[in-house]
Amino acid sequence: MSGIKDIAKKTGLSLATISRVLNNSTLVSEKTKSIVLNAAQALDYQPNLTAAALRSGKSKIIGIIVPEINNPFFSSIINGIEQYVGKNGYSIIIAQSHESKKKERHAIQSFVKLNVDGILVSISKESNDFSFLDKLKQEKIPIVFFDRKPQIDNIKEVVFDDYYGAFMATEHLIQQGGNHLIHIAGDLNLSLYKDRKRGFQAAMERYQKSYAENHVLELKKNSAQDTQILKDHIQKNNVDSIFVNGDEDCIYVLNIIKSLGYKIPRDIRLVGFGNLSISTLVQPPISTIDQRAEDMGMVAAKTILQSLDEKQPTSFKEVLSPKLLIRESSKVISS
Amino acid sequence: MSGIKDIAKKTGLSLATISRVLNNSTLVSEKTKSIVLNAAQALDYQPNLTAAALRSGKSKIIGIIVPEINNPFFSSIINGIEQYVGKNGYSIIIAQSHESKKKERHAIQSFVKLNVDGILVSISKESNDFSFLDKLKQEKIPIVFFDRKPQIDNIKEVVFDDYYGAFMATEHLIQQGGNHLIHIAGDLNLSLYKDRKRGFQAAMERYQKSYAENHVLELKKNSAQDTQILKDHIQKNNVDSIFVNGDEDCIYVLNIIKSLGYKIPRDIRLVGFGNLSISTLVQPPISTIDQRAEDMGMVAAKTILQSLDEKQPTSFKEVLSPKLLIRESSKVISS
DNA sequence: GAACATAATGTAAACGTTTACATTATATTT
DNA sequence: AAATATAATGTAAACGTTTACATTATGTTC
Repeated sequence: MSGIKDIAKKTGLSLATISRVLNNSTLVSEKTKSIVLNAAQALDYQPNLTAAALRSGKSKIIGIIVPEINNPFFSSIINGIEQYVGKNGYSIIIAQSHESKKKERHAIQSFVKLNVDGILVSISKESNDFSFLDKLKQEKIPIVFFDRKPQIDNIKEVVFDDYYGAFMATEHLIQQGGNHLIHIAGDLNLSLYKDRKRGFQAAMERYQKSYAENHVLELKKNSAQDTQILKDHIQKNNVDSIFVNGDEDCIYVLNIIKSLGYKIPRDIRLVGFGNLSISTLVQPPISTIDQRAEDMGMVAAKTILQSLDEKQPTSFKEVLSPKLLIRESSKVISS
Repeated sequence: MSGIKDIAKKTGLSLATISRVLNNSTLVSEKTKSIVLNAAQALDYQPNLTAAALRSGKSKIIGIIVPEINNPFFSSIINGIEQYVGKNGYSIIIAQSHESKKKERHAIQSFVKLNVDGILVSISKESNDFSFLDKLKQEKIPIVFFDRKPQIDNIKEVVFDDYYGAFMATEHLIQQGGNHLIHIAGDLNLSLYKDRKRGFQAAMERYQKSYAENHVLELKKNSAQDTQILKDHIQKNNVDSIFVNGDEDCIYVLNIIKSLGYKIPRDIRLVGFGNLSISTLVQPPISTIDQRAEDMGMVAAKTILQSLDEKQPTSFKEVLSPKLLIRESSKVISS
């Protein structure tokens, strides 16, 4: 493990020159450049990023906060982020909020202490206080929200078009002949689940299907009571199509429907959300909305890297558009 | 954002004393301790971990390398690691090898440059050259392998008892009345899949079931040819029990079996491996071996933290024992 | 070839801590 | 109360880079 000093010693050049070569400054001749690089190679030079970070104020680290890392949606986003920032010489450091705003704040604190150059965050369900934004602005640490974001202005966000995704899913179910649709909603504290619900409602109205609040069910998994409510609702109202807020819940619903003796897609059609890998593993494979998690990660990464050399913070919004994947669970069988 | 200097200025004490208080050294009086802590609070002191890392050589960061972050097994392990090290004031930094030994080496290099205090790694399928261990020893950076490890001596490892897990699974299938068992193997380049295969074989022999190499199938998913081989084998040999190397593959097999018209568990019984959350989402829920991923993460984390203040590197091995989870897919129906 | 511009290199301070060593204050022993 | 031990604090260097500023070498213009 040799440092910049060793190279200086070996080449007889000054520390400044070595540093300039290693950071490919233009203020250096081609000749010395190659001398230095050769020496660096020969000595197996390993830069000490900590020292560089201390002096320059740039750590080359991007901090990421997600609710849960073992949620395939988030881990795919992280995948996308890592891919993009890795190419640009940055490392990522990950923290989980576990849906707790306390842990979220704590993670941000840690990131500041570690001198991260930027922060990417998908907020927890609990989050309602965003005063940390002021602090980050003070410290000049840019922050980009992805997927889950606070409902405030002047932020940078890359989100998914949940509204339109839900609209497409619902529209598709209607076009397959659906007349009695319901929507299984997610946690309505999060704006994105609200958007999905709105998209459902909009499609219902667009196609003149009667819409009432009881066409939307919030269901707590593993709650026998909620399960019963769902079963009753399906049977009493001749439900023929269900749009579910997420693939996991969708599989849960799928199993309930099967247990009632209905055939999918013959009797009831189903569309999920998220395109998790499990969605193709069940029988029948479920139609779903692809959220392009990796793309989201890459866009978020690109956005944060661009923000790094911004003098004045600007706001930014990118909305990724949904893709409907039609699989067995919603295909009306052509007799 | 105030630093140690600001506290010194405010309290009139020297930098050394402040630092001592903040690192709870014993060499400081209770009185000054409280003075300093109050001042720190009042000034909203935020330690600069980069500076501390540079001077002390301790970054308070643990590097983790996994093949894929969006593999639920690994993300659960990471969960366990983060939980444990987080409690001890450490952060984690994550890199993915994507099963490439080149990326793996690159990640290790990055970690060294970032001055991580320790490294946790689950090696890629490609890995065969472990010369980086010498370098790390030189740099005095401890390394702990989890789940996937090189087959060499004098390392620290926390692994799972794949052999016994496979044995238990197979034994269970036999006890449920299985006579014609097969095993769908994973990538036999990895020792853990070899161990699972060995466990299967051992159980077969232990219970005097005829065992031949063609009772083990390596199947590439999405290969029509392999799928056909599997189908043929099941039908020709009256297979009644299948032990599959992992839950995902198991669901794949489950769907094939269903498509052949067999009933599970009536005609064929199935056990997977890994206890992924999807294993309970399919119909019927599949029996599986729980790998206690979070535990593994915690043990690995504990091991690496303990290694930090070791003068001489020692070797270490912890083997986590399997838990058999019996679900529908392997329950013989009591007539 | 003098005068100037520009390119290339060098010097030394700085980043914010920790820590070896030195000093001073306090407690204990005689 | 002097002598000694111990506890508490201070001084200043160090960690390995980057970078503002200074200097020297090279090229260009007349």
